Amino acid sequence: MERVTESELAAWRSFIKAHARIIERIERDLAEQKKVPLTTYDVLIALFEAPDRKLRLGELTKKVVLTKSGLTRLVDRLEREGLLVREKSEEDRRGAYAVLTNLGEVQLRQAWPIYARGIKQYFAAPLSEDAIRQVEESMAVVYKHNNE
Amino acid sequence: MERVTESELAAWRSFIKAHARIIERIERDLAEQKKVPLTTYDVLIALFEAPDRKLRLGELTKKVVLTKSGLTRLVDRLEREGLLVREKSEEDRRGAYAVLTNLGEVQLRQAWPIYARGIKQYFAAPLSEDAIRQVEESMAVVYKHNNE
DNA sequence: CTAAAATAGTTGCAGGTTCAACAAAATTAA
DNA sequence: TTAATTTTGTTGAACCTGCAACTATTTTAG
Repeated sequence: MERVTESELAAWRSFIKAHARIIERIERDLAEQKKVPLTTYDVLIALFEAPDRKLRLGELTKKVVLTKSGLTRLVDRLEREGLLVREKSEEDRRGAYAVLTNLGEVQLRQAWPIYARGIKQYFAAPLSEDAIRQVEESMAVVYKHNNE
Repeated sequence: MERVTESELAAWRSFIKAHARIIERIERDLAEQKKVPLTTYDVLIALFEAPDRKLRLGELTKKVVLTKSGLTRLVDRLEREGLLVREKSEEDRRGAYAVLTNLGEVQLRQAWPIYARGIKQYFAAPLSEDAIRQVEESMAVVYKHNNE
């Protein structure tokens, strides 16, 4: 593997900085409007998109940026807040599902406009349609490349 | 401000996922090789690049993804580990500089090859030169757009 | 069938981060 | 000059996360 080029390093640095800024801003907006933070959003949306709005915890771990113990704790909190419930698995008695509740869905819907505005404003707005397509393409390639 | 398009949302999702994966992997590599983690690296490189290899804590906060209290704690740790020292400011007696030590520079140099390999392998490798240039361009635009 | 190995999820513990309140010093305004 | 305001950095408390060890269950090998 060769050395990192100047151009690659420049791309990396802007990538990192842009990411940090955007996340920071979206997170701040969500907090100001008393909406669920991004990690929670990720869990809720994953459940929302899943069949029966439920997912094994193991599946959930793959969809969010958390270790399994981290997920256990997050699910604990969300269950306490009533956004989801744990449901013991029939087939595999070691396991459990997280199931989205109505309240969870409400909070998901309420957070979305804020989140969406952030994506638009902080991420998409300054880019042309073409640039957006290129970013999507490149990031998808990179993601796949790193997906075992 | 209009609605987020499908294309923008797709770009956003790959962007987020790619970022998470890459950071995860680089961080793991650094830990396995007993090198300093990324946040520490960011502080050390900022100092290394600064005149006299020192920076006011306030300046440092701007260069890393940390609040000022977070930075205070990180600087505490790095000082304990001998990677930098605090130096009281003469001009402004409220403030302090963080000054890179030799050990700090050594650790910085030792971490770089691992970090660089990660950037190359997890980020740059699957992208063409052209794609890299486009990513750099887009991310720079986005960053500037969010830089007040 | 049984013993060993793998898998799902939880827990104690420690580390790292933020928020809000604070102290000290510098700046501004009256 | 003095009092109010702002700025710099630190601190206590709470929160969030990961690691490693653990329990319970399922799967695999012999």
